[in-house]
Amino acid sequence: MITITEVLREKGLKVTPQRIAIYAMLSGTKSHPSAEEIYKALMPTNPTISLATVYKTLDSFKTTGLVQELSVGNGRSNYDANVLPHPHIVCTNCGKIFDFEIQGLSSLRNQVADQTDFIVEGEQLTFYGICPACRHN
Amino acid sequence: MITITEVLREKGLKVTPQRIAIYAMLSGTKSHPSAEEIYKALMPTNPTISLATVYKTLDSFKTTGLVQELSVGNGRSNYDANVLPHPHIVCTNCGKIFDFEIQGLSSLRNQVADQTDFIVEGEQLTFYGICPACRHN
DNA sequence: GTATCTGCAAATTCTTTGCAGACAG
DNA sequence: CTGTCTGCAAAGAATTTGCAGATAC
Repeated sequence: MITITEVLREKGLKVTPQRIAIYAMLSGTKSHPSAEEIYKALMPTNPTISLATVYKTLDSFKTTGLVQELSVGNGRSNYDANVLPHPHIVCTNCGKIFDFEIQGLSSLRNQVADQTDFIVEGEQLTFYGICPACRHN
Repeated sequence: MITITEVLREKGLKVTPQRIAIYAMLSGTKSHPSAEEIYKALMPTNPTISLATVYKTLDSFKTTGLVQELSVGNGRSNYDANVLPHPHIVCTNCGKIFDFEIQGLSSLRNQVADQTDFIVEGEQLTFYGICPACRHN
């Protein structure tokens, strides 16, 4: 079993209680929290943590590939510890963000490279709609 | 030939010089400008226009479906007068945003609806990479 | 004439920065 | 011990808001 300490050390990051808490929180949720939400979630257990540290930590995690940052159009960034390429779907009613899987993502990338003559490095595929829970209310 | 005045009137918006200027600018460019860029572009010809008006106008255009707002992760919103669904590709070097076309977008939507049980209303498909111009420099 | 729109300034929200002290390795 | 990290407060950037006067219709 690989520990968070090992993950951080592997990336050349110093292992601090704040970083462990942030990475543990993010990898234990599917809710794609914002920096503020991470901060508030950690307050009870880490009363001295600061929002600036959350931002700085998320920035090092991004740079080292430990998390990905999402821009789904809600005026803030959301974070995902699942760094494998995968699309998201956002409920336009409740704002929740969900992961899902699609087929043929790599052939889509090839199609894009052909069409645009870009060297394609990544993508953010975001769908919008009404989630099952909101639909049934 | 359909005029901007007609387009605005059709949406129930009052026809003002500011709105005409903003819509004309947006529909005449492929550059996906931000609010600030629109504002600066219009300054020479509309010296009294204000940034707040640009924001408010873009908001009514969004609401009425005259423009779409993009969130490509650069910390601001970019606007596109092409409201037909189409993907974008962003150069991670120069920041420029380009339109392109892909096949099978509607079957992709169906696949998403099946997978997620959402009512799918729209999507933002954003790819990232190095554009031909930056690659050759 | 009336509701809507504009422009200004102030406020708000999200994020970044500078710096001094703390801590990991 | 040294470089990195944290937490604070202040700064910065993007966007929104309130309001009085102007304008479309």
